[in-house]
Amino acid sequence: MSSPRKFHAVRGVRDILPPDTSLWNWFEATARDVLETYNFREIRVPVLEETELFARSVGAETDIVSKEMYTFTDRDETAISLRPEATASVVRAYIEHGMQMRPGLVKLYYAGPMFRRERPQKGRYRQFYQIGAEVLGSTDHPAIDAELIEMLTVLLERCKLDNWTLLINSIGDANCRPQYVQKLREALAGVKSQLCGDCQRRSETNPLRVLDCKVEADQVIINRLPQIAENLCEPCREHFAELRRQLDLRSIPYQVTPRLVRGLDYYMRTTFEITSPHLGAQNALAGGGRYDSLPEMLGGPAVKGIGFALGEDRFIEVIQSAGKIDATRPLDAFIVWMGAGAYPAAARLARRLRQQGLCVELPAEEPKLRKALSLAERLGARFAVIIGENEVREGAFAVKRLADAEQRKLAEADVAAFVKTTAPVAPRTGAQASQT
RNA sequence: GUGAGCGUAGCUCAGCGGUAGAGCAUCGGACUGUGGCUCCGAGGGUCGUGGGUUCAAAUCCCAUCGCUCACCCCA
Repeated sequence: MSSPRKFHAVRGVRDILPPDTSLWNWFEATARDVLETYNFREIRVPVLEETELFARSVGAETDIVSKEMYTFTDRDETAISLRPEATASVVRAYIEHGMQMRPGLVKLYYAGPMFRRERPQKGRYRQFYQIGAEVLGSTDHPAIDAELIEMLTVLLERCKLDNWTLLINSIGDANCRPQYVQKLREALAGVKSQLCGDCQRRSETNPLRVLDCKVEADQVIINRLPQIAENLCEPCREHFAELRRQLDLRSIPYQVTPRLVRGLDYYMRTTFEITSPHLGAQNALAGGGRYDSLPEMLGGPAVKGIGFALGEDRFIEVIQSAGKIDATRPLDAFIVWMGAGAYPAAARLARRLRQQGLCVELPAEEPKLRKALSLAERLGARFAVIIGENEVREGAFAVKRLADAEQRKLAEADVAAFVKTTAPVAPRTGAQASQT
């Protein structure tokens, strides 16, 4: 008789367990806090969309849409996909709900899982988590771009991360980019045979990608190719120059990176990325850019847009390796009761402490004192409260601080205050700690 | 989709032809109202799976699956 087979999480998706979930929750709370101070508000969009939405926005020819989406045919024959990113959904919702009628800029953020069927590796999962922000409205002023980037740097600061790099670029607009790409194609045609195999293929499929080639031998040739910066039309050139001024006035350091080419078709003009050296090959913590023609492409009004997405999995990875955030929630009190007569008092105390916001563990079965203290210690409890027949009779409980074994007798009504004040209720969140 | 490395207890790993091991962790005991230390004991494995070679395979060979990292691409 063979035992039933065990299941495991499907490839590329994973469980996130305590205590890691504490850090995830801390990070999400911190990100929300930062974004909301910049007057962004949350939008919740579905995980499912018509496949066509992604094809039209991200681009049918991109890797994401052409080979990485989880797609199925619904019972009414519509092609449905698990979202590989959320900008398309946000813009769809913006249009669907007539949000251009709202006053001023529409500033939205979202958080949740995305799905791409890629080969998993460090920092890359098939179900991964993004937090993203989008600004939609009638203006495309570079101050918006710069403020969005500033907001990201503030979040990095709150996470106590300083080892990161901001890369920026402009990839032109519908006016100058096609001309540049054409020029690049022509230049590539002449030198194609000297390039690596990947680049020979890219020369045809996605010429901009050649610029991002890492093969050493190709660099000399790549450096002689026409540069996007020198081929921007005047409005794009001015927009990019203003973006740099806007970053300068905010004292945000950046590297202009001509090779920064985003993989999604809807990007134009500003593109940016924040990278970290801790991440291995998948080193982008966040990336984004401007998408001024996307709303129209999706049948909406002629409004401009810009946004970014950050990879939560990667942020968590980097925050952990930096080791400067402690988001764990300690066990404040472990209640040890002895004798059936002590249990009602123990249960009453537990409830009372919890009402005060303290984290309390109350054993269901009568423990041996020695074992109970040992368990309290291994659970990381700050205090043990000992309630036996004696204590019930005296109306005073023994409260023991486990760190230094100091013990005192306190009336039931005084226990909560003592536990709370003796050492502040732990590093609730790094967010609050960093503000003090 | 391509390549490389690795699959032995919950975790970290040893064993590399001769009856499956250690440390850590878990549970119990020494220890009957006071934890951390120490000592003793227990549970937990079809050695990823399938086939082959051999008197004998965790060990050698083949296949397959999985994991990891990298390419590609991206958060």
